[in-house]
Amino acid sequence: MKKELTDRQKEILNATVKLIGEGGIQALTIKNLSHNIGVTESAIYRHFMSRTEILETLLDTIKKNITNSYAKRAQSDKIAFERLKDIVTYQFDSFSSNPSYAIVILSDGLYQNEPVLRERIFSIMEFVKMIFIQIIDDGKQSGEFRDDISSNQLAFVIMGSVRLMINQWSLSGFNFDLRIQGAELLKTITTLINNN
Amino acid sequence: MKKELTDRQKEILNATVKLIGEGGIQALTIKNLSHNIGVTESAIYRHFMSRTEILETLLDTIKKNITNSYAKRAQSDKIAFERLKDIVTYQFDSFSSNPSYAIVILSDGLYQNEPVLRERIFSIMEFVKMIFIQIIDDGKQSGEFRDDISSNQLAFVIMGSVRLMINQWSLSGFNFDLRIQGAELLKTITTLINNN
Amino acid sequence: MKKELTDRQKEILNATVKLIGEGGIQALTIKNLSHNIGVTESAIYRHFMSRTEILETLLDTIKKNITNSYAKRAQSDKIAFERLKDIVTYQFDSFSSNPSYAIVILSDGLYQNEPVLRERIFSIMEFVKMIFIQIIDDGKQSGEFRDDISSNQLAFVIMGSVRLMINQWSLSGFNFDLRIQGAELLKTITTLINNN
Amino acid sequence: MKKELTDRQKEILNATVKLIGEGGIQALTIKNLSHNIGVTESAIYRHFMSRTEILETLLDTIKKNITNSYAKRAQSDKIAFERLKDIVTYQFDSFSSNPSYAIVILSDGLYQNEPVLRERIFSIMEFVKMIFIQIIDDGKQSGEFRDDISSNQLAFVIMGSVRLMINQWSLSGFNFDLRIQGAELLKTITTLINNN
DNA sequence: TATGAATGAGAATTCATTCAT
DNA sequence: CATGAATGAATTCTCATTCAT
Repeated sequence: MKKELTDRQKEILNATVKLIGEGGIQALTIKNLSHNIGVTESAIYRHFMSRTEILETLLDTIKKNITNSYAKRAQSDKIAFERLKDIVTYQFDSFSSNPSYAIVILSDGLYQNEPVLRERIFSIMEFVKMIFIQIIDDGKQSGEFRDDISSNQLAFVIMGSVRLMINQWSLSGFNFDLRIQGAELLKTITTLINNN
Repeated sequence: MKKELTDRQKEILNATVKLIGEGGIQALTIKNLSHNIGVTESAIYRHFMSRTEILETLLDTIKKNITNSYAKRAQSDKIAFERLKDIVTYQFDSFSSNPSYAIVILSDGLYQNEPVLRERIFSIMEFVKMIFIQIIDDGKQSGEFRDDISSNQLAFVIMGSVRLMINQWSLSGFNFDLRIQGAELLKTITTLINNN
Repeated sequence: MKKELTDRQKEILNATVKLIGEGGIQALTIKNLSHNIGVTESAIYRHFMSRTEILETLLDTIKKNITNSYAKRAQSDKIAFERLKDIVTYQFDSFSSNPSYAIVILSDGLYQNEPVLRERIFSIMEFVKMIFIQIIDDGKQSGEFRDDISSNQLAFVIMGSVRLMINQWSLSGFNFDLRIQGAELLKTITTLINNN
Repeated sequence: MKKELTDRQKEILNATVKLIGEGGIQALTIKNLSHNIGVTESAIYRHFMSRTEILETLLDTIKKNITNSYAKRAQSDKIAFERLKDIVTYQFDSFSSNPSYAIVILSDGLYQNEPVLRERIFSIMEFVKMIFIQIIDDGKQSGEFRDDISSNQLAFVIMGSVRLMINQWSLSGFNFDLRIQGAELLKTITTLINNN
């Protein structure tokens, strides 16, 4: 389904990431994109069928990254508590290095008229949720995590607060250290979820 | 500072809310607006100086609503626990009746180029946070809430999960009952924050 | 033909002059005008039939001023040489105190589509030319001025250089002293036109 | 710095000149321009970034023309008197064949809000002045021109009267022969400037 | 006299996209 | 693969003017 990306496609995707990082999704115009790469606008259409397809592919890339990285951390043989910490920490690290990814993921409101994109975002969030639920389930069984709240709900609270943190970081123009604030939030989360 | 709105302005604001509810902020064009009201585009400019001013005024209206409603609930003489419940419940009720408000508030990413609007959103969020912190502080003193996490962090977790709930509801096209899901989330939140 | 102006009309004309002085003829919009006076836009139309009529009336006012002032100075019983000096000096003095008049007079290019205005400007220039010619004729007869160039041509040269001076002053944003530069130009003119 | 113009750009510039010639600068709208060429409005923007850039380029073209033509005539090895005659004659000839150039140059008042354009006009006028001053200086040294008035002032008088002539021609709707009237003015100028 | 509301005609741009070469 | 040219649909906003009250 997901074809291999050509070099040019990767180049376009990189420029996409750069542009979004600098000026939000609104800065992602075919014109900006082509100028950034040094080709004409029509050249872009040799490599992607439409602007939407570019975002689609970008979201697929992000999804693949997330899928791999999260799954790896989720499946390590550390205790659930450590795995949770690893993943949340990774989330902050990862967005910290790729602010554009944060923007793309957070801009869901913008995809209102583009079901293809909305579905992508949705699927990413579903995946992340599933990962969290798994870990939480494990942690409950091992007695690490509290048992009085459904894993689904706990996952929801975690994702919501992580997301808000990233959101505020993005709104602030990325001008605080996401990893530091994120670490603090992580402490809060683990305290909340701990069994006693 | 905030002048009384004329009837026409209210009408425009209503149409704004309607349009955003139907098609997102991107659907809020002067043309759509004027057609919706049944006047010409230029007529709009007799009542608002610019499209941005319309959104600005809408955000001001929302802020006034929120300020009043939240403050009232925060200052009641119920115990902190009840006040927290009241406010969160009110949040879900309120967005449930005004889906557009959710969209407007959640679309912060869209205001990247419009500092006036971003500032509005920011100020609303600051206010809400302050309200939560107050209540949590009270609840800590009365022994209702746990004391091992800073009020700031707790407020953050609450806001994050509430926000995510609203976000998902919006993304779903408003096709689940926000009040029901919200009530469940509220239960989770209170369980998490309870002392013991 | 020229009716007496009402107080309101004078007020509008004053605002017109002010606006043009500040931002050129393009700043003369009915909106600016009405805001400046403190009435609504439609109120303007109680006093003038159209924007063009305002400019028309302004030009008439200017013309009346010029007619009176120049005629008075032209008909004094000083020698031609002195009368010429008086008038040119008066021109610079007068525009110096009313920069807007300079703008209105110099903006002839803008009236391309408004014959009524063009005609006004034309008639003012004709009048001024006539005055100059008269004085020059007198000066020739009295032997003050050179006789080898037609009065018409001399008038033309004088008017052209005076006009260019005013033009440069206007373009500079009125930031040099028109009277000083004008005095110097006047010296040049009199030297050129003198007999011997 | 000045790039070569493409054919389309030249075509647009020609249409610009034509439109201005017919209806003044106000007739220069993107719509008129595109209709005149037979393309859509947006097509214009592939060749020029903005309406201002079109005028800017036109002024640059005019400047280049003037620079070359005047410089060539100024540097010939004729006597100063002849060179002066050549240049003034050329001015009238040149505007006579390109009435729009006259309009563009004379419309300085219109560029109040566009510093880029004003600067262009200014620089052209400075150049012309410099040329005149050089010739006049030469003519003074050779004893051809009068020595009792500064070259700067003489240049000013010449430019002012030439400019007024062109202005009146433009205002008249180009309905007299600029070359004939210009020739007469030139005679006046030379008589005025001659040594004795 | 004045207001408030509205109009209609434009104006300059922007953007994703198409197509012949 | 890439370019250059063009399109058409939008978009925000401006301006002089009209008209009922």
